[in-house]
Amino acid sequence: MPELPEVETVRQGLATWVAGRTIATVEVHHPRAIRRHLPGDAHFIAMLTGRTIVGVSRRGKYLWLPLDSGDAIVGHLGMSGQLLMQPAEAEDEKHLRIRFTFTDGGPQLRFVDQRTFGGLAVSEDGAELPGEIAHIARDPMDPLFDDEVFVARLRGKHTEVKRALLDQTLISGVGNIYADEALWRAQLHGARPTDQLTRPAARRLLADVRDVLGEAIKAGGTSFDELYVNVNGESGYFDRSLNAYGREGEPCHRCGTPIRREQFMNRSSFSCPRCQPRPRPPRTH
DNA sequence: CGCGCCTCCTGTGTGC
DNA sequence: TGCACACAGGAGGCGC
Repeated sequence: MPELPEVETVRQGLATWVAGRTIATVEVHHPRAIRRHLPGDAHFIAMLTGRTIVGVSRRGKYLWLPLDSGDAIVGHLGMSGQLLMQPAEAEDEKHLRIRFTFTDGGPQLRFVDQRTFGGLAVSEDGAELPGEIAHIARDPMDPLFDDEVFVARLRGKHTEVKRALLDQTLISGVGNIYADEALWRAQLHGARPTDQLTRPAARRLLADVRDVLGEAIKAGGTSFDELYVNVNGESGYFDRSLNAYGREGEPCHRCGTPIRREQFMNRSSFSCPRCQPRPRPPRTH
């Protein structure tokens, strides 16, 4: 499941393989893959054909590829999206959604997506940050991320801390896996109320988020269910470093207590019952 | 307006 | 053996 480290790994691969290349043809194989591009597939194709990709940027889990026209391709991998570099002769993937060929005749760029939660669109607003993702907060690897603003906003919310970590308008790039990993490091249960976190606890949690994301980037991301691979089809290996996610019943790497699994926000959450005790239920009068 | 639930989607695994 | 269903979850939309 692509979160920030996986998307950053893809960004680095794209920067190597498509920056500076000129698009020759575009094929849209599934309308849902461009559902965020409201003018439709003919317009999508027309806006991109003949354009040169000048770079590859990322905020949180979003990617965008600025073009020489001033437009940009904005993309999200969703649950299962992959951006793959493939030689022209490679057989079409079962879930191939969009294909780009280039004027240099080199490797194609293919958007492959089994569950079709991801997609691409052309942003025409010409802004440095595409308007489509202006509502997404900076991610904690962004040099301009403001730690103290985050701490204040987190503590000002009336919600649970895991919900806050998954709120992309508060801090972007964190999904279910890295939220559980950061909470394990911070020894906090995801249901802890954000307005009860002390300032130092919030700062420590942010440091843990940043640490786990940084370590995962170095490992090339987490390929937990094989739906995530880099642009060359290779898996990341951070799954070997997971302390909580997917480890139900296995011993906590800190205290040995079996990791528990709970339903939370209709998703699975993994935590250590001893290191991350549930908060006391709110007092009722 | 803040918060939280629902929905989209398909392949895999499990239980009857 | 075959069918039904749970599960995986990012993010937009919507109801309260």
